[in-house]
Amino acid sequence: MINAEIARVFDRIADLLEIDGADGFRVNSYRRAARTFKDAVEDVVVLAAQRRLTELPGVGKGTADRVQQYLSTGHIDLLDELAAKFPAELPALLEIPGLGPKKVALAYRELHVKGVADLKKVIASGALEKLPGLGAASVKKIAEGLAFLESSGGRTPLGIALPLAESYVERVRKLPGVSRVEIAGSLRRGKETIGDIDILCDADDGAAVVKKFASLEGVKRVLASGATKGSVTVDGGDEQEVQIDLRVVDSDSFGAALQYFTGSKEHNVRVRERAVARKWKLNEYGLFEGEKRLAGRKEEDIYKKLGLPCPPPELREDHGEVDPEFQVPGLITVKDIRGDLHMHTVASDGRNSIEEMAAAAKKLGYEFIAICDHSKSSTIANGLSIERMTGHMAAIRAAAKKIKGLAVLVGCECDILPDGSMDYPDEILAQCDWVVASIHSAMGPGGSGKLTPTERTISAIGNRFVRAIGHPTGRLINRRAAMDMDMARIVEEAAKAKTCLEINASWQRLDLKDTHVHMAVEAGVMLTINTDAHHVDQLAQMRFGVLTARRGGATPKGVLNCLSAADLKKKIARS
DNA sequence: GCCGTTTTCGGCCCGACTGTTTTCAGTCG
Repeated sequence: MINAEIARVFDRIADLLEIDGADGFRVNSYRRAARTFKDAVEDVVVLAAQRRLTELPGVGKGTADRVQQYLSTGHIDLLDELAAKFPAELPALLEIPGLGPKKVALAYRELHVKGVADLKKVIASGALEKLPGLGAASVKKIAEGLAFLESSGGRTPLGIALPLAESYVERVRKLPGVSRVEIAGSLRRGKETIGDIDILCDADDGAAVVKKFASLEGVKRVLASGATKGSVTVDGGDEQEVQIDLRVVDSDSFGAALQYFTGSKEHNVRVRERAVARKWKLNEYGLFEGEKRLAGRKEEDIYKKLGLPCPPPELREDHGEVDPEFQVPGLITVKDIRGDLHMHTVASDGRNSIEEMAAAAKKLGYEFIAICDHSKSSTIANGLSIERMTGHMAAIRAAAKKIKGLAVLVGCECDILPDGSMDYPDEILAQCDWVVASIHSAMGPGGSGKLTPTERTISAIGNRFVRAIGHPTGRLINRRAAMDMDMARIVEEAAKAKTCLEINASWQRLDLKDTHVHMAVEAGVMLTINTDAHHVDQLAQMRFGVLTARRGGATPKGVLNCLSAADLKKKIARS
């Protein structure tokens, strides 16, 4: 899909307009359009052909025209004009904390700073701090922001951020005067990566709490420390720094603050618009009519007063949830999960035995698991030859007999080969209770006679023994891009064949991702959420997959792992 | 540039913190 590319183009226009000093609202409208394109389920090319672009939120005639121009010529006049005005590397400077469009424009105009390398030079030479409006302290902040950006490697994965946040939540909870602490921000919304960790707490003496927070063990640098807000960076492991913002409010404002700091920004703008339409004011302290506080203690009260359903945090993305008619779905929770259908053992590249994985699963209260080791072509993962697989299947069945209170299914994670065929012959697959089919090699675009990843996946969906497609796009968060795939077609084929699509719960994958989950949910495709655990400890990653499922609107009914062991066996039995 | 329950023009969410300011601009979320 070209959607992501178009989103990047509009974001670039927004960056350049901002540096150019354009009206902020105009800049925002480009950003909003970019986000809409990025999140759009339908292909922008198709929408454009049908002249339906303006049906998208935040897309008017002007934006639609520019998209049409981009699709037919590969250029947008406005972008060409802006690009002629500023160096290509300039927008990258906006990523640096402490450096915004005004200062970037100033540094370019006065010192000809064209990119990061130039910026470092003028910091070192002292030229930057001589500019009007800047000074030694500002430049120090920018230099630190640059160092932070280079060390943090961008956004922090959910699987790193959530445990880190939880450890600081526990420590903030113990500070004197603090009674309530919550995670807010994109982390509360369960996003796959986060920019920083937002923590909200309740206390009367904000300054004292912030001061204590800023001196907690593990804090590397203090970016801000005021009466209601503290901002620090902490050690996030792997020599990465992660930023944590703490906000302190009193209990009368706690719900309003939680709503406000959970976001998303776009969701909040929608909610506030409703407040403004009633001549009310909504901020982090409450919902107000003049001086009178209408709501504030509880998040639900804010929504109720505005005549809105209170959506779960994971759905607060301005995707139609700010609507009196919105039906809040009964989203899946970790408690609904009754088993894990994708895990490895020492037979291939796992670290634990069948029995150890089973014992760990029982501790989690599961009713079933499926042992899915790698197939023969995954040599790097010690994939099992047909002979070894035959023995392994017997071993799983033998272990299953001995293990009480947990159904242990004989499974495999079978490679989908470059020609679209399965790595094991049907007679092997037929002996499995559960087959996950995954692409692990030749992840390029295909072409010149080779099958594309989309074609290979559809071919696997067509195999009568394949029950699920594992980590369908192959992406690794912050490390490897998703394969170029036509997810709409795959979802359609999976729906037809009644094949499950996996939400791989490993925080390095989260694949399907949220928007793809949404597509699958809409199409009625059955999902399966699995950890792909290679170690007993990794079974606990289930919660990341559940968060992703929730973001996509998945309910227990649409997730195979929510069935009882007996119902699951019936469901996957071959007729 | 978008948009419509004070509508086709004139708004567009709103506050905290910091630094360089002598009353406020820039950045951030």
